[in-house]
Amino acid sequence: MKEQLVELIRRALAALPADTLPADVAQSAAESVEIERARDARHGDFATNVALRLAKAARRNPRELAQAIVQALPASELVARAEAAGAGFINLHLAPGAYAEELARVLEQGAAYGRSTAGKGQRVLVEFVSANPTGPLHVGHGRLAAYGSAVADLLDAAGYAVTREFYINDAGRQMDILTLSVWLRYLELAGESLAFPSNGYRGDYVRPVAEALLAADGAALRRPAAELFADLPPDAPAGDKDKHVDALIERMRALLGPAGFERVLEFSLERMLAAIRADLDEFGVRFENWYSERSLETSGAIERALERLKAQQRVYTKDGALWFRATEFGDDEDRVVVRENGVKTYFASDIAYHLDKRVRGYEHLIDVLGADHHGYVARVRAGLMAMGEPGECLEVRLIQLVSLFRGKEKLSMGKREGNFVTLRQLREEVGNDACRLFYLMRSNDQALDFDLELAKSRSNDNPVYYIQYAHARVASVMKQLKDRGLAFDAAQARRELARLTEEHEVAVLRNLTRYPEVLGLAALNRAPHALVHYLRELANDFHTYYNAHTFIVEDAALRNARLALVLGVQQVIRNGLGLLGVSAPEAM
RNA sequence: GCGCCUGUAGCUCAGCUGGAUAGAGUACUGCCCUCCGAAGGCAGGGGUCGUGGGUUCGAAUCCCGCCGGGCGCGCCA
Repeated sequence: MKEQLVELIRRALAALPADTLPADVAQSAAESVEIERARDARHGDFATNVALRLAKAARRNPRELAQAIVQALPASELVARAEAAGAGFINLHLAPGAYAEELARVLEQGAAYGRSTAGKGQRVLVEFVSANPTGPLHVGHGRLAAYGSAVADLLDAAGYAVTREFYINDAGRQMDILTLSVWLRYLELAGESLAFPSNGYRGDYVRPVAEALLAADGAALRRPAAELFADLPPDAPAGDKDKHVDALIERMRALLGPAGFERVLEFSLERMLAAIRADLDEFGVRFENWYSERSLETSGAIERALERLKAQQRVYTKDGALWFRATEFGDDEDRVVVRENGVKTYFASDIAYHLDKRVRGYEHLIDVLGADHHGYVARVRAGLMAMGEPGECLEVRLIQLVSLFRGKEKLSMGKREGNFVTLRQLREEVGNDACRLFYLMRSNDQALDFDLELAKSRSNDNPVYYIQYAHARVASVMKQLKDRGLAFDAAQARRELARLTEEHEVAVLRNLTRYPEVLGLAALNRAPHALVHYLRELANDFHTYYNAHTFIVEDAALRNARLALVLGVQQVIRNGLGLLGVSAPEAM
């Protein structure tokens, strides 16, 4: 509907004589025509400020220019009246049937209503969650999952070819520490007694993995604890916990050999990933790709990325390490890619990974990251640019922190201590729907206070139920209709939509037909919360209408028209909730 | 010190990338079920948009300074 109006304005601009609007001005203006919903009903249905924006370039009084554009506006079934107003706005009043036509489209298109082809099939890779496979997902990951998933779905609805990817950080020291932790618990279960390192993973989730390992391999991996701990640098508090744990890892490799170490690592990784996958799956979050960091090394991708940097003269050696000239591309300082000890940094695999995304043919890359990762955005972009990729192809969306509250009480969470609240616990307590909607209610760059009490409450404080209730209420009306021995006559409804003239009906229609616009904006701005707010408003309009009028009336023509309207509301709520990963129940 | 986010009604937050008289929820007060689910609806009060400048026809929105809050600044991952 909005697009059709924009087109009308464009044609009016093109039709203006050159002495009113110079051709070159008209040309550039046509591309940037913007139309918005009028906020005040007295200003009609839609308004545009083109005249105000063009006045200077055209050297004309904005009011007169607006007047001229109104004169040049081609006739349309959509617009009943156009007028210049205020400082130079053009207000458009829609024809009575315009909204009804749009409602008919809602019912015809059903689940497809609101989708567009604006993205033109551009290939977009959305990477999100990408949690370390060293422990279960916690509530912070939940927000990344809900947001990334919703953004991906929004982009899909907006006509982009979206791929969802989870980057598995299965290389590096943290993975080694997990491997060690599992093995130590395994040794304990096998009968060894030992002092668990303070820097190891102490969470309860490690033990079941160790039990499974013992069940699978028996005592084959058992080594005497005395040998393991002989002559090691002391643990904290007396010594250095990092040195201690690194020495333990070294010793583990020595005692088990490369193959034995690899066995424990693979086993642990597989278990941890399975748990993460199950968590996300039950949360309704799916990925097309699971991309392994380790595969970057084995495939030679890291080496290729480094070669590319070398070929471009973007690296140098200092203090025995290899440095990337990140400052030449806007970063604050140069970054190490190969350490003095010859080991490549995490950053090296990261730029290799991002280069690989481009090599795989993705035109646009979206990274959804926790806000604490913001410091690394500049360097990854610098890396891409140094390798000859456009810096704009990388878009990073930072997600601010989540704090859990039980009423007024803030729940403290520390990761290493293992007392953090997991995503699974949260879902089990408040349910998937409330979880998803609460995660998405706030803008991503707003810190989120997640109130468990509110999320659980089945009251009008809770927006989840408010929206779902509107959907269920329509289902209830249809059931009532059937119980009375009546049926919805779609054909008659289609002919009688003009009967929807009550103030409340017009209000519902007005908001209902905004849906495609809201979707487009939410996708463009990567802002699922805009959709949440919209759905709440639509539900509000519906509830108001419901209280003011009876739908199942004697007059069959009016009845069917009204039912068409509420079915349209139900459809849009279902479509919208679907994109957010929230269910739309028939009854609740 | 530097970087990112943030400051709007008592509280929690929107504000359509610069538009017309700044909006919701919640809390508070008072109403509405012989009627399709009251998990609902209606009405009311409540604001120097942190602050000081600037840009222009027009600023909560853009730019600069200051004040307050959150997060981050390793040859960790």
